[in-house]
Amino acid sequence: MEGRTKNKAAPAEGGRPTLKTIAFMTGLGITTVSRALKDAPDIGAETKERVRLVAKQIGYQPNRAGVRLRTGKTNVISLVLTLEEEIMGITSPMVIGITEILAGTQYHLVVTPYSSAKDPLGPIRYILDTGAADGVIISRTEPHDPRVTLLTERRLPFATHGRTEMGIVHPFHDFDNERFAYEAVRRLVERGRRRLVLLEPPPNLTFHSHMRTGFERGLRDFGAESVSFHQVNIDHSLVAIRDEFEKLMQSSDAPDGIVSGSGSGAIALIAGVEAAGKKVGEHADMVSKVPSDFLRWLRPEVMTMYEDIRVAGRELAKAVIGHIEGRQPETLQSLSQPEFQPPMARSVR
Amino acid sequence: MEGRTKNKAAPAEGGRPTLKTIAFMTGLGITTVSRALKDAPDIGAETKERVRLVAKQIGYQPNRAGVRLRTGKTNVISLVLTLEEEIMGITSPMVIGITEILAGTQYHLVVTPYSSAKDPLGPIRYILDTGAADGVIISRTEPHDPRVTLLTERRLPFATHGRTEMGIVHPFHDFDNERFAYEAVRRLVERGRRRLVLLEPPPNLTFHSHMRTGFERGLRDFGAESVSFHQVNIDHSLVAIRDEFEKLMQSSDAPDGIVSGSGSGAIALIAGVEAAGKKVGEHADMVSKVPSDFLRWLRPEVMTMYEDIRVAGRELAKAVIGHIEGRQPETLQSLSQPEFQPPMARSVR
DNA sequence: CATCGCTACTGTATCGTTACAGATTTCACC
DNA sequence: GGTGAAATCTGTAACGATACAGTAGCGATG
Repeated sequence: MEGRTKNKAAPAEGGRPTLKTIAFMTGLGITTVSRALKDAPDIGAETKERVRLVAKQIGYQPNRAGVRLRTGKTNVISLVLTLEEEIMGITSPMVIGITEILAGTQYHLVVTPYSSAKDPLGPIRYILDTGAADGVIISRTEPHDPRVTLLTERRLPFATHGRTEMGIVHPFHDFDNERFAYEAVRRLVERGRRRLVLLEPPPNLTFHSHMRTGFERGLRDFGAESVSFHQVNIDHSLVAIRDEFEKLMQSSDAPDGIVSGSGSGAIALIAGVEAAGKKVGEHADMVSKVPSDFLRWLRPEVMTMYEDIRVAGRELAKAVIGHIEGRQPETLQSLSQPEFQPPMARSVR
Repeated sequence: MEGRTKNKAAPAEGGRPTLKTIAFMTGLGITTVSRALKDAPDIGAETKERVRLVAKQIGYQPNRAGVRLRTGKTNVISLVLTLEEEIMGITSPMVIGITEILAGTQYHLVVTPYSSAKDPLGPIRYILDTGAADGVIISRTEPHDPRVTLLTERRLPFATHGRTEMGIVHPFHDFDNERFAYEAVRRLVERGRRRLVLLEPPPNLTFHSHMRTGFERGLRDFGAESVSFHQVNIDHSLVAIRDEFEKLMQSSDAPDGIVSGSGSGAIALIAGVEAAGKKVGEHADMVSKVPSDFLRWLRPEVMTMYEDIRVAGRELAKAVIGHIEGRQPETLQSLSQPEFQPPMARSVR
């Protein structure tokens, strides 16, 4: 029997390979194997080669719990979302987009929900307190967002879907809602519409003011006037939106051009128009932001601008990872432009 | 200075509390604290009380990496999905539903995607090999699903969205697609339709045959005939579906009743009908399964049966957890019934 | 009074990894 | 041929938790 030191004892048979397995197979120490796999400078080139070869052969994959316990690195990105996500789920393409990027990395995606809008800081605190993730993605961003403050203070990398206005430079991805509304107005005016209404985002979210600004700039630049409609916003139920809009369309103040800040909102607006006995495309034209092309199929008379949520997911994932890797936040910001969708061809063969 | 044994050394100041912190504060041993928190029988009642109190006060939460490393328990449920999920994302409500249940437990939800349909076993193997999760939820279930075989063999708890036909008893949640198609036929026949067509799921998925069976049973029971339409299924692009359906509607073989196995498919079918110069509700009636109520808003002439994906998510989460906890698989199976949605009232005030 | 059994508690080893502080060999240089 | 530095490799301890094998104290028992 050879007198082996204890680190060189044969590893357990059945289980998955660990550093110990490779150490045993190569005759090296566990430390050496660990350092070889990290390409440390104090390990010989040939040794590295051997270790890498064996590791690959036996399909070694570092034990996440071991790494996490020792280093604190979780290799987890947490997507924080409210349980009350929009009816026309943007969550789906968002998740897909994020995972597309993470697939090429060691990161896993954990979805962390919070039940009501009353405690947006809950999940953030949980993640900070338990060290549950290396990075966080948040949505429904507000101009003065306490989550951003907290994450920045505690130095946990993150990226926001939407911008803030607090003077904190942080990674984000956003859709250019100002541009969207501006272009929407342009198109309505081009069609001869002059009395325009906006179904806006809820006032607490940052893109509320972006969209309003674009809308109003459009009114000025293209020469149109605004019809007030603040009773409901895109967060309200479709029924509420329809009912309010029906009233508006029946009043003497009825608009002839409609800009909808969300695809599902547009559906309710259309219903409101029709409940008032009018027709979109005839008594009024409509432009809507949409996350899919449903509306285009079902209501080709509505002009749509596409917001690609899947791309947003990809950008956000890249941004958090960049932040984790220490890149400068200002280089991790992106804005995507609305894509005007041409009317659906009657037969695209 | 008291001569303390080394386990009683004061824990690090700043960090989060560990068992050591509680041990130090109570004057007990780490082991005792651990066992007290697990309500082990060999710990005194008063001691347990004290430990629990202190733990609560300082907000102790077990370190997941520590537990995972020592016990192998990950406290993770993995949702495995294809990157090519349906256009009308069912992923979104599914994720929400799952997290609703997990919120009350120690489990986290990790989303594990696989890029192409060519390697459905990839993510399963990954989870098995790396011990990445305590349980798995899979969708797009096939009658002979290799993922189910593998997971069963390797004894990893799981639940499937959809059933299998392999004689393996396992947890699942499914929508009663047979019943849906049967009821759909009933309603079409009630409206005087006799030549019916089905836009079916892809043949490899289990619910293909369920839906077909229900459809055919309906034809027999209610007295109608089938119009063949197998060129496309709900997995095809909307454009492909529309184009094929347009041809069918223009042919002499045109159906007068349409059953759509998916909400997005229905959209393409409607477009096909209209491209052929006909109208739903006039030349043909349509019943569609839907995961939201869009279609009802935009095309009230289509009859819809609602499949509540959020509930499916909840059921699946409960089922995996049940399986993990060792309950019998046969008690973890559920089938949800189609909900016929009454036509949208013109004004629900 | 020695022994037994019971209750209540505790130390040690371990999961897989990495930081850190050596240890060994080789070789250039004076 | 002694010295030192460079190159390469290695053992130990620790992260936080738990399984396991104890130990201490105490009253009951023969």
